[in-house]
Amino acid sequence: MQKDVDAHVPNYPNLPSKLICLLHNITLHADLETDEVYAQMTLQPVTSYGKEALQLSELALKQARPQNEFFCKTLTASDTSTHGGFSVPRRAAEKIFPPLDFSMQPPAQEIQARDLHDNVWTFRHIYRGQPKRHLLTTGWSLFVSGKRLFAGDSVIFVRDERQQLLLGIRRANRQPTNISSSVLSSDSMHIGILAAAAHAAANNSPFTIFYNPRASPTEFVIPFAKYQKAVYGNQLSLGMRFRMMFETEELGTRRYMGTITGINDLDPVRWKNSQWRNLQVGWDESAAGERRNRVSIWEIEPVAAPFFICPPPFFGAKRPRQLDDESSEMENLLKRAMPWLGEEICIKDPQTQNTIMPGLSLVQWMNMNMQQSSS
Amino acid sequence: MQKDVDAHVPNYPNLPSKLICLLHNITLHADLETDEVYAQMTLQPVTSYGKEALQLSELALKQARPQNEFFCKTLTASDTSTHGGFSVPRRAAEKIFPPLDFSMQPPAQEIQARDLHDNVWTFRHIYRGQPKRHLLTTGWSLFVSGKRLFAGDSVIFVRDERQQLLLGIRRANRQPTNISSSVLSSDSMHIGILAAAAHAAANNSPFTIFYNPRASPTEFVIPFAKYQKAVYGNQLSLGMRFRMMFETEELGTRRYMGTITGINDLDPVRWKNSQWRNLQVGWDESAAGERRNRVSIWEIEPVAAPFFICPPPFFGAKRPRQLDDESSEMENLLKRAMPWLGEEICIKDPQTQNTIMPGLSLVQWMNMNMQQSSS
DNA sequence: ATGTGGGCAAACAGCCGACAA
DNA sequence: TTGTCGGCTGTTTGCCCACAT
Repeated sequence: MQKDVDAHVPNYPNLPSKLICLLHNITLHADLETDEVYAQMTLQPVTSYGKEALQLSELALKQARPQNEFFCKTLTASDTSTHGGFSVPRRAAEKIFPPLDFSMQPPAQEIQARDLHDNVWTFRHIYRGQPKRHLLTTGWSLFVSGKRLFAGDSVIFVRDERQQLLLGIRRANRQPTNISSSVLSSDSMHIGILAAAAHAAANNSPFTIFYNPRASPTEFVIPFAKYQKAVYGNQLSLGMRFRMMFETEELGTRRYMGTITGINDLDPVRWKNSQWRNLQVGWDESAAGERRNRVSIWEIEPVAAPFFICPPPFFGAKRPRQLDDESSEMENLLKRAMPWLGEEICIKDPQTQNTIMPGLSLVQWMNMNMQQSSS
Repeated sequence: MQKDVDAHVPNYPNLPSKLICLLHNITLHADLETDEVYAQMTLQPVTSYGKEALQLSELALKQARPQNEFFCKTLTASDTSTHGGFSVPRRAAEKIFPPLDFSMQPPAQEIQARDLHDNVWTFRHIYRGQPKRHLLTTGWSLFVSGKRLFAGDSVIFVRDERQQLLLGIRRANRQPTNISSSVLSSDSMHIGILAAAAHAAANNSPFTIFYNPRASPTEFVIPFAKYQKAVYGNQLSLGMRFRMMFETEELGTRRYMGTITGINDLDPVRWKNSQWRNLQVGWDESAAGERRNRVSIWEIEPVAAPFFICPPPFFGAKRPRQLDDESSEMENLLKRAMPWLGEEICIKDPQTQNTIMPGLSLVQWMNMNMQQSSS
């Protein structure tokens, strides 16, 4: 949490700056009012784990599925006005929408797309005008007012592997809506999360947290393999060059280059020797305050080839076992590695019944899963 | 909190079931989206206090100001439809609105009223039709859609002491909107409030809580004098008859009669010997589940004349000193009683700059203050 | 006394191509 | 290629009263 050090917030001296946890359960939610997405995770701190745990986490990291095709458009004043419909970029319409029957005059069809709540929205898709262009007309204004969209917000159309259309929104970064809470002070909240984690760590009992990537983009749950790789794979030094990924406006990614300018504790009083954002960095291209000036080791890719100062403890085999086969084998592996998980080992999204694996980048996984929520 | 006993929630054995606190600060809020009202309080546990503290708390209890005139109407289908305006009950219009000039044909005027966010709403008030009636026409539908009102919700018009019109809404009890939180689990929240209180109690440091009377009507902050009076003034016994106040639909109050049927702990495991709802009661008139079957001693008025089993410890003088004069004298008294408060002793509402005193019934105080938020 | 509905005029929603960036 | 606009038409909004409860 971004929180000024406050004398009134208790310390938890027995709470380390990081906890190794099992991911027991993850549930994806979308706020019914705003479509804001967030994840609910049940974590259980563990004190011991087998090397299979690491391998499985790494395995899951590599499970990136082929991205579905999609397009994302930022809405114009015309798109959101009541005067007309939605102007579909030509390439987008041709890539995502079903092909039109051009023998019709004008070519037109009905399009249906499903949102995160499984609501189906129906639009008239027509190709007309001079010059010709793709438009969504009837049904569009209902969508705009229903989702309370304004110019600057974005819509995302996705075509999944079954040719189903999925529909999402991404609101512009307006002033923080500040609805944070009418029942809980941020102090209590801060204390509560720490107290819950401390209690769970002391008892190896599960606790539940929420992750909202739009409200606070910081990932505070790191895949185990990703963390290990960063810690044991990267030799850090002042002046080292690195790259780091950022998400672009249109849901793509872009790498920016930077230099490590300092290695020191973010909060030497409360979280001494924490690896959380202990790297001070400068960026090659940056307007003031555009990018964070502190990052964590697992967020960056060193540009110089990494070398090992000591053998990484969990890579007993030179080449970690590669598994490209079916999930049943992964299930068996998981069960051997963490038998206390029982049958809860397969994490099911209650909406989609998709089986997923712990260890993915959470944002990556959420994106994937959101896009498949109609399956 | 209404919370099932959960093995994963830590106990706070050093946290007593009640804390004597100083009220450092109280801020009233209204949710910008929903107009839901709530209070934010900073409390500081104290271990000792002078008798002046009790006297001041009692004094504040007696500070009930004369209620401003108001009316409250539950909206009909016609009131909320786009087909027309708002039909003002005759008596309400004559009591609250400025008098019309009946020489006009038809009599009409512009009315302005201010909501909790200091937004001003303008309506055309006209007296017409056959038979004649008071109507709000132009401007009304903007208000209905702006506040997202539906048939069954209520509007409240208040005329304050400066003849200014204030305007509030009170939504019907629909299904709980369940927007509770997208960033915090209820477990963490529960733990957090307890942890914050426990830490504050151990260190005599302040902590902050929120009180939302619509979401959870239970008052969990009790004026000190009210509590003392109840504990030392009422001799309880099984079968004792009592009265208790409830708020009616139209913002009035009504007393219901009941009988004490049991005296025992609500939660003997976690909060042993707590006085919180330790009275089991039955009601003279009650549909099933209409009224709570557990109440606390400070909520009821015994019907039999109270008698003292021992002299109440803080009423050294037979007749507590009565102060009807200016707040400067109260300030001095407070400063002598609780010098550690420093200059924070005068609680100011940042909106109204009204000086208020600790010890009032919170709901009472909120009602008073909300009605003055335009001053 | 006041909730609902028909009549009516004005405002708005929403589909179209023209035009320009 | 696509954002915005004027033209046009069908629907909705919103003020009035009548009528019923």
